[in-house]
Amino acid sequence: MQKTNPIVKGSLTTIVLKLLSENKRMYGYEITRRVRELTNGEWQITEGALYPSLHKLEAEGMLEVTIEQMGNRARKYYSLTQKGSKETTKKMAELKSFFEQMQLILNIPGLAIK
Amino acid sequence: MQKTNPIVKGSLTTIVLKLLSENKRMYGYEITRRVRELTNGEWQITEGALYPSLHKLEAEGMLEVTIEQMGNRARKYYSLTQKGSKETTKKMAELKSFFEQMQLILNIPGLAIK
DNA sequence: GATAATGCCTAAGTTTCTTATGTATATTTG
DNA sequence: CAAATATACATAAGAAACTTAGGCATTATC
Repeated sequence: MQKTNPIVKGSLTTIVLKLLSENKRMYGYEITRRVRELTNGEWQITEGALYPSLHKLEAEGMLEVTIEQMGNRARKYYSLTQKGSKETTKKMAELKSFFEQMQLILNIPGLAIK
Repeated sequence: MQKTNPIVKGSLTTIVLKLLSENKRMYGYEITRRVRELTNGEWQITEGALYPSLHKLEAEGMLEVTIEQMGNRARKYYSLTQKGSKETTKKMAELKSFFEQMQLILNIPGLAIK
């Protein structure tokens, strides 16, 4: 991810899974655009991080791929498997827990977690 | 950090700086206990992560050290320099921004940032 | 007297990024 | 219509921040 924040490490997987849980299927380039759009241009996922991440999730059985030919250009659409769906739930819970623990330690003003 | 959450990577520095900004001076072992206490035992900073992190912050001029002899045992007390104090403010702002961007992407229920 | 707690440390290995490329096609713009 | 930008995939080298696994010494507790 650019606009680098060392804090960010490890959150890319969660982002990918969550976006796929909301969209049925997405291709890599689309994910990079979606993140840029959702963060109003503040974050830009690098392809050097994203593609290896997608390949790893696929190898782990979290994602399945269908290749689609758009004219002469190929797209690789990714979608969640059942295992990937469970993992998404788990990752989201972990992230919320991370936020909670961080808030206990740091007491960030303006942040509320219930 | 144990209870490993890959997300956590990069947040240790911020935690150390923030705790020191609230305590004037702390020693390494004390920091590990404080984090455990604040998170009700959920997080346990590993010494293999903490000590190198403290050394790095010292080398960067963020922290200064005074060694104190407690009987036969030595403690290394760390405290923020002026530079470290500025860095703390910066890191905390970055962390809040990270939370905000993550919330834009993930929309975690129960989380509010103003 | 043994075990756990206190207190410091380092080194090897892993994971997850960034940065820098590479390849190719499609679209927009001057 | 040529050049630049956008779309779309990919990999490889290196950096950063961890985990795991040790090591050493002192003090308190059972």
